[in-house]
Amino acid sequence: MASLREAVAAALKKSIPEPLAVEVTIPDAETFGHFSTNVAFRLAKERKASPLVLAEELKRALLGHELFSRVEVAGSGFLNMWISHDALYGELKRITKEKKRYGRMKLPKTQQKYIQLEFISANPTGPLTLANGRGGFLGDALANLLEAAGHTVEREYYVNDTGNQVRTLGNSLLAAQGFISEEEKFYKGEYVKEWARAHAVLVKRHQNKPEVLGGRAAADFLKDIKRVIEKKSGIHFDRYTSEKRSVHEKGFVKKALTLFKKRGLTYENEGAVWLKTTEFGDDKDRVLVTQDGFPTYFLADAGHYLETKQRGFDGKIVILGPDHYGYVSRIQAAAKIVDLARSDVIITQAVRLVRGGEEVKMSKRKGEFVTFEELVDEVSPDAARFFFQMISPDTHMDFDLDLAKERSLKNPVFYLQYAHVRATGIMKKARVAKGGVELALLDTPEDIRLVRKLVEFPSVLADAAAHYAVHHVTRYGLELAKLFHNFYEAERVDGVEPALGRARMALVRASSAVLENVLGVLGVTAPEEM
RNA sequence: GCCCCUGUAGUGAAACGGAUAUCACGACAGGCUUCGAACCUGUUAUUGGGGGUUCAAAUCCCUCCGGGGGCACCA
Repeated sequence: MASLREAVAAALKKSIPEPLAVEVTIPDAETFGHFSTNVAFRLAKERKASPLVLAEELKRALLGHELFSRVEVAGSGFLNMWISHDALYGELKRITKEKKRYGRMKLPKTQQKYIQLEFISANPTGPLTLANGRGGFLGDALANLLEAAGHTVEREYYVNDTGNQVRTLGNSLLAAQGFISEEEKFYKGEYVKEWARAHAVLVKRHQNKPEVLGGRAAADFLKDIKRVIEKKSGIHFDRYTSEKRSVHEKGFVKKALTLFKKRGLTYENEGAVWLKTTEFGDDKDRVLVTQDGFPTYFLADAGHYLETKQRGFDGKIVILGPDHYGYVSRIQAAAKIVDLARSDVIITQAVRLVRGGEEVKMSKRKGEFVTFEELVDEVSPDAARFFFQMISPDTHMDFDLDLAKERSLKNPVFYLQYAHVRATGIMKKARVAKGGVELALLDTPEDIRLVRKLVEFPSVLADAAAHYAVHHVTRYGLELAKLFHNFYEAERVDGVEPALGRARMALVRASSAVLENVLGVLGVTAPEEM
C-alpha cells in the first residue's frame, strides 16, 4: 500500500460496490478526524438514499477494522476516521526503514510514463529574465516530482538557434558597430554592444552575413545561459536540443509537412501553405510555409513534436511564459496530429518588477530588464527557488526589488532548512543508550502530530504529481517544519528515559528523512548547519 | 472586440465543490540554566459587488467592477 490514505480508501471501498471514486481527505482540524470522506454524499445520489443513513452503514462496516481507533458520522453525512496508534507506528516504522525512499512511488510498468519536460527554452539572444527563472525552477522541481511519482523524465532545453531571431541578433550586432542603421526590432541591451565590441573583427568580417554572425553570438549567449542555469541555479537539463541540428538538419520539418499534407490538413492560400488548426480548437488556421517559401517557426515546432514522438515519449509537458499563451492551441493541434498520447502546456504568469512601489517596465529587446542571474546573486539560489516554488504558476506576482534582499532573510526557506539543521543537531549530539525501539512510547500530542504529518508525505507527493502542483510540496514542507519545531520545543531526546529517547530518536530520523525528501524534490539544499 | 490568468487579513500568498478559510511577513502581547531562539505561544478576514446551480461555493455558471497577458506569413 503506497500510503495510509490509500489503505483507508481501500477499506471503505469494500463496502461500496458501485464504481465510485472514494475520495479521502486529511482535514486541517483534528476534530474532523485524521481522515475524512464525503463518499456518503456521492453514494446518496447513486442509491437515492439519505447520506446520513449511508454514512452510518459505512461506519458499522469499518468498526473493528485494525486501521481505525474511532469512526464517526458528522455533519449531514461526513465520515470521519481516526487512525489507531498501532497503524501510525507501523507507518512510522516504514519511514525509518525506507528513509529517503519513503513516499517515492513504484508504478507498474503499464502506468509508468516516459515524459519529455521542456522548459526555459529561452532564445539565446541575451541573458535569462526573471520569467525564465520562474519557469526554470518550476520545471526543475516538476521533473523531480514526476520522477518521485514513478515516471521517467527527460528535461529538455529547446534551443532556437536558427531563424529570424538569430538573423535579428546578427543585425543588432552590426548596428551596434555602425555597419547598418538601428531598427525598432533590434536587440539593444548593453550586452549586445559589449559582445560586438569584444568581437569587432568578427563583426566586420561577417557584415554581409548576419545569420552567421548571429549564430556565433548565440552560441556564446547559450554558453552563458548554461552557466547561470547549471552552476548558479542548480537547474539540471538532460538535453539541449538544437533546433538547427535536431529538427531542421534531420529533416523533421519536411517530415512534419509531409505528414500534415498526407492527413489532408493543409491548403494553399495567397501563396502560403496553411494548417487547419481550427479543426483542433484553434481560433484560426496557421501558416506552415510562407509566401517566400520559408518554414514558419510553428512548422519547425511541429517538427520538434514529431521528433519527440519518434524518440518514443509517451507525453510531453512544456512550460511557457505568458507571452506564449496565443501559441498553445496550435501546439496542441500539432501534438494531436503527430499522435502524441499526451501533451500538456503550463503557462506561468508574469513576474512584475516593482521598485519603490513603481512598476519597472522591462523589455528584452530594449535591454531594460533585471536578469535571472542578478536575482540569484542577490537572494541566493535556495531563496529564489523557494520564493517561486511556494506559489502557483497561475499567480501574477509582484516582485519588489527593494525588498528582494530583505525578503531573502524572511524567506520561509530558512524555516524549513532550520528544521533540518535541528534534526541533524539532535542526531549528532543527543546521547541515547542502545536498545530496542518501542515506537508506542511516542504518545504526547507533539509526538503524534509530527508522526501524522510525516505519514502524509506519500499522498502529498501523489497529489502534487497528478496536478503538476509543485507548490503543494513546498507548503507541506512548511507544515512539517512547523510541527517539527513544535516537537523540538516541547520534547527532548537527550536526558529522558532511555527507551523514550530511542523512540524519539527514531522520530527525529524519520523527520530528517522526509525533510530531505521534500527539499530534494524542490531542489533546495538541506544544510546540516546554518 | 475575442481568448487566457487573476481579485482572499496591513502586505505577499494557500486551499481535488466539502465542515471552524491555511501560511509567511508586518503590528501588538509573552517565552531561552538544556539536543542551535534563523525557534516557540497568543491576538489580527462575514474570500471585489450582485444573482444562480448544489445537501454543501473562495472554488462551478451568469452579470457588473478592477488588475495582468495574448490575439503575425515574429519567436
